[in-house]
Amino acid sequence: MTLSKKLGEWYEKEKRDLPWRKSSNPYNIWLSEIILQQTRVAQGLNYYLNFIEKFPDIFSLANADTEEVLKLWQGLGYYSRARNLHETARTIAFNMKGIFPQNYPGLLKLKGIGDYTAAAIASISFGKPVAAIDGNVKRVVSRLFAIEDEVNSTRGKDLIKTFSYEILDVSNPGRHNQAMMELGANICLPSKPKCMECPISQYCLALKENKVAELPLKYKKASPRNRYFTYLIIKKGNRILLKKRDKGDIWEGLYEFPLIENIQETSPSELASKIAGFLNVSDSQLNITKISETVIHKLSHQHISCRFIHLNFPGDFEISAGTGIEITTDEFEKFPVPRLIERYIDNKGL
DNA sequence: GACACGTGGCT
DNA sequence: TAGCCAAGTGT
Repeated sequence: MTLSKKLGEWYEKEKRDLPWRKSSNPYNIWLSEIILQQTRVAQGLNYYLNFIEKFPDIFSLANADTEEVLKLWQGLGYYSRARNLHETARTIAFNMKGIFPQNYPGLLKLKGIGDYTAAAIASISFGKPVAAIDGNVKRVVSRLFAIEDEVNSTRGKDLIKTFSYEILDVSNPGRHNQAMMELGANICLPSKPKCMECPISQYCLALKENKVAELPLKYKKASPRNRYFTYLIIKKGNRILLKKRDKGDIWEGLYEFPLIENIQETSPSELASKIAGFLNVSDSQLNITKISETVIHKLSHQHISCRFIHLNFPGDFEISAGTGIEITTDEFEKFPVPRLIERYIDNKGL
């Protein structure tokens, strides 16, 4: 029996019952693939269900507001996925009559669909013989063939791709690709892989050479940089200020409170005069009601130390252009916000 | 081709 | 705990 046959039979028997596996409809597959990019099934599952419920097809998604899409995406991270999801929904709905491109190169042209996702949709929805190579597959293949090049090096990636196509089951590429990923997710784990339960262990060179624990090799990422945020929760009765984040930094398109960013940790007393300057009022006009403890928020590439400062609107202060928009506290929950802000408000209230 | 881009769970 | 990892893509 061949590797792909063993793998396929194992998959049929052991695969998890996941909602996007109930259909090969490209809309469902596409949506699930975008949600699951760099995201665990456990984390993305509810988002998928919420999206399918609110936007059951490409047209309902295309006709939504981007902000509505971002709100539903809130908390999932990598928000460009949501913006690109919406843009691509509109492209398909309005320029392609709601019909997905049915092959790899066609899919690859769409925003938010790269090598992996194009291959996943082409194989799962349309049966095209293309290898979908994600983090799981890289690990599985690097061990299967005992690849000594770093999997994030050019040569390593080349080898992974070559070997992936070598073992691709062209008679059922969709099943094969999902089986490879399922194996990586449940058996061929990063640490302490369950080689005893692996359906293709007999083909595994790393196991044979006792190298499973060392593979895959990988270059390390740079360590995150530190940032220091101070959010101003400026209240005027039941009204507060909110500001939309710009392009070119984290959380593009999400909302936040007016922000003062410092180069380094700054004490509350130093902050007071910065705030006064920011608001263009004198220190004595400031009516600070509360200063939060420092909240640490870790991103993959940034560590943010953040403080929230609550203050009442200085009496004669007028909002200058660019400071933000004024909303009522009731409206707050309708705006997409970063997890850092969502969590703080959930805990402390507005 | 290297780096930016979130969040949460696991070791 | 600090770092790694997760169904990657865009620039």
